[in-house]
Amino acid sequence: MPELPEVEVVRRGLLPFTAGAHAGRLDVLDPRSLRRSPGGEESLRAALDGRLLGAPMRRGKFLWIPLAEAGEAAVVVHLGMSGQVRVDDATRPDPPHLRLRLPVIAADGREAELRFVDQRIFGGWWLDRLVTDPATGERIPTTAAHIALDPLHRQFDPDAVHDRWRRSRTRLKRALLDQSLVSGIGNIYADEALWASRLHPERRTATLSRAQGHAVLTAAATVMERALAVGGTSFDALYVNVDGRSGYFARSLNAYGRTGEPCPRCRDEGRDGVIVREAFMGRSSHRCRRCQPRPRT
DNA sequence: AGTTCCTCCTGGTTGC
DNA sequence: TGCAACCAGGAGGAAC
Repeated sequence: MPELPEVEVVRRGLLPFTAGAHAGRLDVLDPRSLRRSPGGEESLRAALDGRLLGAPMRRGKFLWIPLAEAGEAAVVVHLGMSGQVRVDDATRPDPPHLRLRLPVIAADGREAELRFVDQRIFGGWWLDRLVTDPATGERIPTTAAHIALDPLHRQFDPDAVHDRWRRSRTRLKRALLDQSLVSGIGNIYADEALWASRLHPERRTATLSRAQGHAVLTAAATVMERALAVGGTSFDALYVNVDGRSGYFARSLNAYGRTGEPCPRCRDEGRDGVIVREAFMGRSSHRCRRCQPRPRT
């Protein structure tokens, strides 16, 4: 499932094929991938055709490609649950679940196709307008303007997040997944950050000390940086980079997807903690029963 | 106004 | 064996 590290891997892969590249005619194989694009297929195609593209940008899980000759516009690319952007030679056969195809001529003259593949169609592309984010001065699409800074952003401020947590009545895992409080974290890295900081997903955020708030946010940043360094987390063919290759971080996960296995930390320290899986807000949560005990209510 | 729930989707897995 | 129900979850918007 694409979260911040996986989206960043895609952004880096796209860079040589968008920055200074020219777009061709967009081919829409499934209009549901343009559900969020105002004006639909026609508007997006008109905005892209023949246009000079800029360097792809990212905040949290949102990725966008600025349209260089119109400093006000960008194409937002969201991978949703199962989205991929592949850079392929046009002669290669269409992969399954291909939804969108955009021919490009890169700045160095190479020709390629950007192929949006999305099995579950939770992701999509849409045309958006760029506005200035008052907090950072950055240009950002209107549909991402409400998204908080992510833990890998230069100006990310854990104290500000902790302050908001202190004033909220919500629980920690929900707060980690709320993209308007801190962005980029999904179910996998939330469980990993909670495990690393020994905190229970249902802990009330208002009861967290500043040190605990820092611990879980630092853990999120660390685990996402480590995942990024090895190409992200792939469980199956649902997440791959622009060349179609999987990331290697799944083998480094300590809690997510490890139901019934010994907790690695407990095992190292001679205890017998086991990873359990529990439903929480309609999602599965994985934690060590021993070192992430349920808080007293 | 803050918080929770539902919906959008497909394909692999589970259960009868 | 076959088919239905269930599960995975990012994010927006409805509902409370």
